Amino acid sequence: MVDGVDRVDDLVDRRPPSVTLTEVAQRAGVSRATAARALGGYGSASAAARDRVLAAAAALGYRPNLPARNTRNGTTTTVGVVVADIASPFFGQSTRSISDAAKAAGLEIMVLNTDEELEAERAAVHLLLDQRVAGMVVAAASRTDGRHLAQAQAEGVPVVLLDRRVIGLDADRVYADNGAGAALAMAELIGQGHRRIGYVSSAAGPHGHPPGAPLVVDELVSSGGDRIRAYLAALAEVVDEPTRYLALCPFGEEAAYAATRELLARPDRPTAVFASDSVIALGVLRAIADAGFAVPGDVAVVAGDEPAWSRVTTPPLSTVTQPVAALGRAALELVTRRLADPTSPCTDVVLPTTFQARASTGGSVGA
Amino acid sequence: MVDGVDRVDDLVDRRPPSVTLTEVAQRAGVSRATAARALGGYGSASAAARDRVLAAAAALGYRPNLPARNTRNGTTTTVGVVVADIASPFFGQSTRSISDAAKAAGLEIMVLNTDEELEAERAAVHLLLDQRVAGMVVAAASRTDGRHLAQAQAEGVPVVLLDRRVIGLDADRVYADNGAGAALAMAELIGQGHRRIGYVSSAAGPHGHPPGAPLVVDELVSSGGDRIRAYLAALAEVVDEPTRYLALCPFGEEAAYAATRELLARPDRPTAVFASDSVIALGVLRAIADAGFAVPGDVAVVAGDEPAWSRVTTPPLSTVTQPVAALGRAALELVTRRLADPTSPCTDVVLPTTFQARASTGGSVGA
DNA sequence: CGGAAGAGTGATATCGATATCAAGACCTGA
DNA sequence: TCAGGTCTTGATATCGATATCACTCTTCCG
Repeated sequence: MVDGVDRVDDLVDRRPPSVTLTEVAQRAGVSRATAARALGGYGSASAAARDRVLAAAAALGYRPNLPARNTRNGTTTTVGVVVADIASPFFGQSTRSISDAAKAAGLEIMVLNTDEELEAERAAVHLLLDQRVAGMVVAAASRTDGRHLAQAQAEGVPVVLLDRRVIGLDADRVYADNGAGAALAMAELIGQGHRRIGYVSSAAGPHGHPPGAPLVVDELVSSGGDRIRAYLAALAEVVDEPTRYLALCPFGEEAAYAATRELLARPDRPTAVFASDSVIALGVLRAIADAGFAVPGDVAVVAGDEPAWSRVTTPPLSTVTQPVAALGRAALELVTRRLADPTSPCTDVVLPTTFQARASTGGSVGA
Repeated sequence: MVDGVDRVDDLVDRRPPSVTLTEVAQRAGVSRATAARALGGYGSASAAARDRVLAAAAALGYRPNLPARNTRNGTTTTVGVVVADIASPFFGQSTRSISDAAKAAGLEIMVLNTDEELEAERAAVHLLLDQRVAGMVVAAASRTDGRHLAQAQAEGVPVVLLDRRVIGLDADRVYADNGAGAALAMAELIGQGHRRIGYVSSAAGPHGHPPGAPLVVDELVSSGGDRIRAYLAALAEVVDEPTRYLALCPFGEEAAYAATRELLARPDRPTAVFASDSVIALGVLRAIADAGFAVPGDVAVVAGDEPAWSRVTTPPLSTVTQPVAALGRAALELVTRRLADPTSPCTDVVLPTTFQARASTGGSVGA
């Protein structure tokens, strides 16, 4: 009971015995060792023996018992994927592309959701270590606490950070240049004359940013922090108090809705809102509509990533687009690369973002 | 090489040795057997021995080697999830809720995508069997071929069908009453005076329905077939040729776009379109906009499931809503129930759907 | 024709956890 | 004090695949 998990094993009945290597060997009239060599392609076996073993395996429908192989090998062909929410567009798409790349490399993935909770992430990482995964791709929930990830590395398990960076953790990383993308979006808005530009983002964790607490951007998850820094830097050029419309809320669409309603209820409401990602954007768009404002006439909107539905809203949503499929592929590539060469120095893969102007930022202010 | 997968093991270096039960036993000054009993909570161990073992385990940071445990037990605590595309809203959300329910039950999930290809599904099921999963939840790609699923059952692995039924396969099933939901949506459209109602759906498989081939609704995946039957039945009441605007396309948004453009290019174009699911709806909505038509003025639109973005389109999208979270929960529940009692008769869990009227079906025809 | 090199093979140890079994320690009641 | 029982414990078999080692049998060359 050291892992604190109730035993489910009790529920499980014994399986009907499946075909084992021993049975294949018996049918082929050779020893287990010879059968193993014939099937495993190592050592040497005569053509005759090999044929008989392969025939016996095919006839019996032999399939190797993976847990047994993994026990012996000390590792598996599974890659763990730890993200906030598999049902969100960004993580859904990246997980899909990780999965595709994994399949191509002969690996499988095991997905675990954290809802941006550090405690859930720790549990997930430990579970994956217990499973003896070959490696893991993690969208770290905390920018500052990576001890569990360092432990994984110490146990020889490659850790690739996806979309996030963790201070003090020397790991391979893949992320999009969200700061640059946000800067482009801000340049567009500011160029159109917007000055009261809101920013709605989920702060790390499901509880959001404590009201009144001092804002330490460095404590936010890195992709969020990058966007916010770009936002604040751009605003600082043109207004005195850049943090005035910065709304940090808990994780999720509903919280974003509430935060946006609050922004819009102010007498000097923003004329534009930057939604850090597309889940946030859903809340932002609904809040604007419910408050009786029009996009972009009353409020322009930009989202920090690109959901599948960006072109079916009216007006279509301007977004910062990330090469999500490439991110996932690169993440898995870094895992296999590090498996092949565990000692090589860590690399950062930074993929470019672009600003996709659509009609939700379509006009100049007041137009 | 019997499994036809390249060995990735070659890439993997030996791990630094991790803490084993043997080491815990040594440190506690007891035998492996006693340590195992103390940690595993079976047999008996004196309080003193138990304390020393627990202390030793904690001090060394002992964590059980799951592959080894699984080898011995002949099963794992992993549930396989086989769906068309984890990045789509319906499967993304259901997988998420399966995952949550699994976590609560002390289980993990392994997700595999099929893109509705039967061959990919077979490979996925076999992989899961090799992994010795405790059970699997499958959105079967074929309504007629379930041999691989029957094999899983024969090996004692519970198979729960999600959103799909397979002819001749006696398995637990969870699905929403999509036929009833589609009927409600059709009633609404017909009540508004629509007669030329299009239906866009992906036919089973990534290659769609061969043009000119006779349509055998029974060969479509069951959830799609249920919707289509309801659509045809409703239309048959009011028009002579109900299949006239039935467009079956390959899997995916782009194919739906093309199919819809074709429908809209006809001289007697449809005045309403039923999109079988929300991925299809993305293509449908874009096609309507690109063809220069307005929703719902020129073309009314309904989607057969509910994406997160249904309320942010203009106009908001009318949908058939399914209790997706409940579907996922029920699926996992059926897995654990069958693990507990492998012989009980199979059950169907059919959850209700509702028609959520929004503005995309907002007016009567010609209004 | 002797001996070395090499191919082919079976026996066997290993991975780490699980679980049974038999033996020993201890206690109770007669 | 001894028989019968319970509690505790270590030794050991097991799961199935992997991989090494040593032995046998060829083969080939000097």
